[in-house]
Amino acid sequence: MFLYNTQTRKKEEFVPIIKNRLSLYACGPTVYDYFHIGNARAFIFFDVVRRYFEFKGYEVNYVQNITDIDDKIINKSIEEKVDFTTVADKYSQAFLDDAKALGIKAPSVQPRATEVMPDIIAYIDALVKSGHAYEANRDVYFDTSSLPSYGSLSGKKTEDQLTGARVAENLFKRNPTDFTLWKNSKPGEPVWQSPWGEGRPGWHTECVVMSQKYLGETFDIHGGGIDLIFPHHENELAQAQALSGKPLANYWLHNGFLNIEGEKMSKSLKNFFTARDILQEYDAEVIRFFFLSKHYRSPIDFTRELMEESKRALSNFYEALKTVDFLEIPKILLDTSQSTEVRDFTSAMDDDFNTAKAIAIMFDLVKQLKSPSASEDDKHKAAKVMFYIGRVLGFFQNLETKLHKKQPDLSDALMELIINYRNEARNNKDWKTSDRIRDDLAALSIEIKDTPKGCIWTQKEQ
RNA sequence: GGCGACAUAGCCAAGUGGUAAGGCAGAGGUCUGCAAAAUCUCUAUCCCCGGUUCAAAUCCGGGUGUCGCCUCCA
Repeated sequence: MFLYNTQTRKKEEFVPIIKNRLSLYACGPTVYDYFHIGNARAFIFFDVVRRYFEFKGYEVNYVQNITDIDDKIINKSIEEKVDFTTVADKYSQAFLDDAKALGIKAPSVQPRATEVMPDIIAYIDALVKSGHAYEANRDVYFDTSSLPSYGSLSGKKTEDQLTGARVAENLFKRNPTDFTLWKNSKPGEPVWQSPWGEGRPGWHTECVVMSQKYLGETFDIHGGGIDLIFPHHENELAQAQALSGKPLANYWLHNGFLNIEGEKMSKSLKNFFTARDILQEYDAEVIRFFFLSKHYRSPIDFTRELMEESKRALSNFYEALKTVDFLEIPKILLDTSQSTEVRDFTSAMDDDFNTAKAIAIMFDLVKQLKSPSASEDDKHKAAKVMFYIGRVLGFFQNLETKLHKKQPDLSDALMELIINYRNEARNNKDWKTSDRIRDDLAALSIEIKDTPKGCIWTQKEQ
């Protein structure tokens, strides 16, 4: 299995720290608002990563943080004149709800920054004591010049930052790339006691602390969106490297960005969509199909047209499954490991999660299922394989409800239809037909009565 | 100014040295009282120029174009 490692900018063979076990950390949300469709890409991708490793027989320990203390949360709480925990709680819950609605399997552990505050403070303290961090003006900064390898993940050299970069002026920093570990508090802000006075943590430390707490000093995979490479992941790595002298993760995976109609998504361009919005319009699996039809590292363009296409394409999966007794599919006993499609699927996914190719394999199976010349036995095999690999990508999660979708209650409309035909027959004095309709309905325990106001019908108890 | 990604048919998208997967849309055929559905078939030499090679979409060099990161961001 080969993964593209951001650290080395190469595909590398994946070797887990412990055989058949995967320690995976992917950055979760900062809960200051509903998460957007771009976040959804990352969450869905790492959900697939997790599912695929499980498919490969790994025991997966998947940790995803919830950052519930941050400037943006505080700003929102000031805006809305509520406590910051009100904001954090509201959007944490929204995150959990929306992730579930997207068909994302819950991570093994989902810690919150505020739950590990003593660990965060201890971590910063250790950095100060080791000489990698310094206190200035009641803030604590990480000293990037103390770590020669700083910049290795993003490939940025410190000098480059000085030229043309919009680095905020900060008189207390020793180097422009130094970042805040601990912020002294302004009046009215949430505070925690620390060796440096009352304050709150900076952005990056919570992730190092939470990942190492649950996964160990060095774990297998760390991931997130491509924009997190710098500064977030670089700064996480720096802290870990400074304290342990070891890499934080062996492989760094980053998914590409999402654009809207060719433009960057932003609130000012009014092309900002939350996952919640999109879920109103499209089924979770349509969204998933849309994302997985392109390689995770490529940028993806979100358009209505492509969503409609994805919808049509995905419906072919279900149409194909309808050619067999689909509810029996999960019960079919079959050694899928011998199937060519499963082999092809595995080699596609082993190659840095080539989900686009994996989907093409799904369509091969669609073709087999729809082939008039296929035997029932072949079809059942194809359906089983399709279900099996589809589940790894996160499809077919509610086969029963998807395929047995409840129709809107048509009885009223249908009865009106029938009664109209019967009235037509009665107008033509075609009593034979009209009586037959009445008798047939009676056989279904539906009683017809012709009244001066028209025909009424009732359903009799059986 | 620094760093990086990408450029394959109408659209989306695999393919990273051996002669262009797949999906959507479209066209034609079959089926059909009509419509729909279903089904079959068809549609590209890979941004441009030069080089390496028996062989390049795939490697190298040079262009052009698009996008992103460097500030909160998935």
